[in-house]
Amino acid sequence: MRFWMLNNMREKIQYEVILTSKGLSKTKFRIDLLRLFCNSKKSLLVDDIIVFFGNMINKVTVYRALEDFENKGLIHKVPDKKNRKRFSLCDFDECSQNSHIHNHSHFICDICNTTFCIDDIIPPTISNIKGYHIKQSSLILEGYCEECNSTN
Amino acid sequence: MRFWMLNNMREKIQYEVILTSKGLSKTKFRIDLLRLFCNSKKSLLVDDIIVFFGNMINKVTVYRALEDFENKGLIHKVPDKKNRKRFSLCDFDECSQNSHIHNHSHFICDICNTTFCIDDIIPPTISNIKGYHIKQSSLILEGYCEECNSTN
DNA sequence: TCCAAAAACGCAACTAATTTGCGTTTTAAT
DNA sequence: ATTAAAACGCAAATTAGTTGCGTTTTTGGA
Ligand SMILES: [Mn+2]
Ligand SMILES: [Mn+2]
Ligand SMILES: [Zn+2]
Ligand SMILES: [Zn+2]
Repeated sequence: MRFWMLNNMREKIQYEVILTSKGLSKTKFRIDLLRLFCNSKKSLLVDDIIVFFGNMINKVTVYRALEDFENKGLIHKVPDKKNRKRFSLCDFDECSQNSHIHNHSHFICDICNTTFCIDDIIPPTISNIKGYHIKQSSLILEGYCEECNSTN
Repeated sequence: MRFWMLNNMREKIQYEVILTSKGLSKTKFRIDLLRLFCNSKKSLLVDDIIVFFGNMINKVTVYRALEDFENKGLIHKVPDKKNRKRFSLCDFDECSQNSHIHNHSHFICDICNTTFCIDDIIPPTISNIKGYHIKQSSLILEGYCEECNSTN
């Protein structure tokens, strides 16, 4: 279950509680950043965040917050066509300080490059081959997103 | 002429034929680069190539060769943990000037970051969802490669 | 073989993305 | 209130990739 679903279910979720439970300080920016992720279906580029907060926040602070959020299991990297850093919220139950488990797929739009998690398509489990040890499989779907599909 | 020279020459001609058939000029560097890809099971970073050729070649030339090779359907981008450009040979029959078709998976080692194509694991075909149009699916496997698995 | 056009190349400068160092401010815990 | 840890801002550095342009090599035809 993702944070935004939790947020939907209980009327008011304290972002502060989540930050605290992950061992992160409750600064104004980090609370707002967590809220931004919770309210965004799409994954976020560093630049999306910088644009959102305007000149209120330094880019270095953004990079460091993302790094901390990722380390604490709050967000995870999402594949990006142009090799830039891009993140989405983790599943509340699945990820923590030292274990990220992502059992869902990612969609990338060929046209607008929008990316988001698709929770209900589970990547196939691949059994180990030869001498390898496969720990995780992930599935990337590419094509036209809803918006681009309807206008092309 | 010794056999091994004949052999070398035939091998070289083979690469030249491929370059010509793709509409690429047969320069010493591009022949050697194609050979490097053909002899490498692992996918190659720009930096792997620059290290291999040492100061014999300019990095701009490497970037442009990779771009041309990709456009002509000779190589394809491979996902990289650190978001760098990384390539592997395409299947000669499948890819060409304006169509890349990659019906295989990619393995990424969690420890050494080595990446390579796994031809015999075919990504599942995902039917379209909702308003989306899914054109392609790709599967990424992560874990320990043969080498890292045996020493950890 | 000779020639012109196209492709490839090298160099320098440039842009974009991300990281590091360090001193200051804010937050957390007592 | 005190103090340590975490977060922050600014400047500078680093890394990765790109662009412009003049020169060289390759190609394909005369
Ligand atoms: Mn995801
Ligand atoms: Mn591949
Ligand atoms: Zn789109
Ligand atoms: Zn490995």
